[in-house]
Amino acid sequence: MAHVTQTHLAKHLGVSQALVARALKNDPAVARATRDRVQAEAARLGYRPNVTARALLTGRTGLVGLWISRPYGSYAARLIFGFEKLAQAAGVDLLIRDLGPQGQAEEMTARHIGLVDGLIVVDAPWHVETLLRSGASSRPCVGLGSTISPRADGVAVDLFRGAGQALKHLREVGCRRIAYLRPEHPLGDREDRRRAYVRAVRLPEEIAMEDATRAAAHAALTRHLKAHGCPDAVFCHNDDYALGALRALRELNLRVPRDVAVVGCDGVEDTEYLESPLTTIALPFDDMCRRVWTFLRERMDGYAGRPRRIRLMPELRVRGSSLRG
Amino acid sequence: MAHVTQTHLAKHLGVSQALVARALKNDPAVARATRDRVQAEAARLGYRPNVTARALLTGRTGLVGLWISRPYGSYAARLIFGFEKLAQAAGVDLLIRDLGPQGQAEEMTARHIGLVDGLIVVDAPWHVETLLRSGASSRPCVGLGSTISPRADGVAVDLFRGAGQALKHLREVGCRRIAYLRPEHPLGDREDRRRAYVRAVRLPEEIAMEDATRAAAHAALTRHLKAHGCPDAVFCHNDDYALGALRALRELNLRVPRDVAVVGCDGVEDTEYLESPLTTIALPFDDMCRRVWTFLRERMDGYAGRPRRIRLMPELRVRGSSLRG
DNA sequence: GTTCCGGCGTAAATCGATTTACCCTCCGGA
DNA sequence: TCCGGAGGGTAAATCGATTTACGCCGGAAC
Repeated sequence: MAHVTQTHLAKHLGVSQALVARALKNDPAVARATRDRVQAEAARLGYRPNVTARALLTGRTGLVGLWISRPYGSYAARLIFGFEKLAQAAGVDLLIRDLGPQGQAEEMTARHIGLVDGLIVVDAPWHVETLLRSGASSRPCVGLGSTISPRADGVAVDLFRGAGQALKHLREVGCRRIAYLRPEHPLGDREDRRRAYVRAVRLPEEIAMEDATRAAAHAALTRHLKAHGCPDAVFCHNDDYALGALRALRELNLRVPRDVAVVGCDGVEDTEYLESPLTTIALPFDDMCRRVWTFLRERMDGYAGRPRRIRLMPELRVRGSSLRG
Repeated sequence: MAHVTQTHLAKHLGVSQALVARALKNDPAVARATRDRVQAEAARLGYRPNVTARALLTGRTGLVGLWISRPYGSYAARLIFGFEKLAQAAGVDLLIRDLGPQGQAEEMTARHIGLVDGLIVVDAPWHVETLLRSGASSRPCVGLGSTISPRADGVAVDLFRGAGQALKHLREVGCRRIAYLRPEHPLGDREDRRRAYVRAVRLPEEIAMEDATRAAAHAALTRHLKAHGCPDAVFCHNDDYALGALRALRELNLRVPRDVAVVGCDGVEDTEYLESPLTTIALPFDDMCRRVWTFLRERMDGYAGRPRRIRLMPELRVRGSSLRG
């Protein structure tokens, strides 16, 4: 038998299927003896409720979508860590989905929106917009990132201010020539880090990577150093790229921070374990997750007010890679 | 209106709902003109198929479960990376789920088995057993890890041999006193790495961590070094812990590899970017993912033969952390 | 003119659990 | 004796898409 259903149980017990359904959910209108009999039989035959049938009727799947670019990166890992804990506590599960290029927003929405009770969209306000445009049937949706859609709940991290702090710090330790290491094709709106940074410092020296990997960061910086010599500091789009940058500098026998200071962004755990730990703009990951989750839960519980937004501040964490005494 | 259904479209167009259904799936029995009319209306009203209704009828959700401990760790990240690509190519999505303690296997199975078309279980053969025990209703399931259940398809990585290679290498570079840094409460069956190692080398010196984190590795090794002095080499349960170990050694002014060699396990990208890159037992991640996926796809396509197993070999990657020339 | 067939559609069953609207029986109170 | 009501069940609608089994109509063949 492929699957034990309530109907099977009902037949076995000689009662109606409706009674089985109610006994299984501990409906007090069912006599205790009957209830026990049904539940015993269910256990004996290995009955498992059919999740999709229930979902069809109730409209809830018990899944919360997490849409994020590169769910295997260290930035994503830190968020997955936070959300996973919250999801477990709430008894729901995360459906983690890699955001494709921007053009696929429409198709992704179509495929997934029916599967989740709520949605967290990281660094992709256009996805949120697509969702909202797709009509009233949308599930609750919360944005997270450096820029977020004003039309939905969202938690923003003020990277503009973070970049400003980093710059101030670099200036204070004597850096004048500061280069920005960034991906050529930005991922999601983390692109805005760059814009924020450039606005903050009016910095002419940019180093573009060809791909969004550490290896690409390593290659791009190596090339740049050979062509243009060494700046006083390298400001990296994220901590991952900073790792690539550090390697490039090391291979060219440039010393950090003596010859060049390095600053990253994110504050992922990895970079605390380097020989010279990385100065970085640390994001308040736990707080980010908690706020997002609260928004989402409230929406799923029926809150229907205006979009709410919160802006959180990152925190510059000065460590060895920029400390030139 | 909450949701546009086929019935709504049918009413609007003055045709039957069945016709709408067939027009939408491009059934050739529907006249071209009718089909276009239906599809145009669907687009206009923003119709989206209800995934749960389809799933109830067809029995497929388009989700593949990935059950893995600590889905935010670097080991998991590497697997997520591999599977995500395969899943995208196949047009399905990954439902990533953190494995709780072993005792929760039963409950997890109950909650999720109905949501996925297939399942990948990493380093947790008992989950596979629970699944199989739960009856014929189970979905196809493939194991991955250093030990796997013989009762289901599985891809094993021979960490026993890997540990042997690592040991041989350490001996060759002159290490005699070799300590093993391992978690106190093993995660899944990666515990078997330890057993494999101990069997391979009959090694008495073990350093137990209190938690499965880098910080715990750092703390445990620091304590051990202070109490028992420094071994010739530290063999780490995984690369993450190796990072913690390296930090501990550095803080005590022990030089790697001159004073002590360090070997990790996994071969995640992170450790290539250290000042002294880490010698490690590299797992063939891409191959692992591909094999698992093939098994799973074949099962989902109806293959019903006996369980198949593959054993893959890891590869010792010698780098700076153990090269004492 | 009748029969047959292909092209187009419709009606209705189905998936499995939830939920609403009832029905029957037994007991107490008037 | 009759009515009301509570306790314990049953029948049936429902969610939305898929699929099977037909039905209708017009033209071709005899």
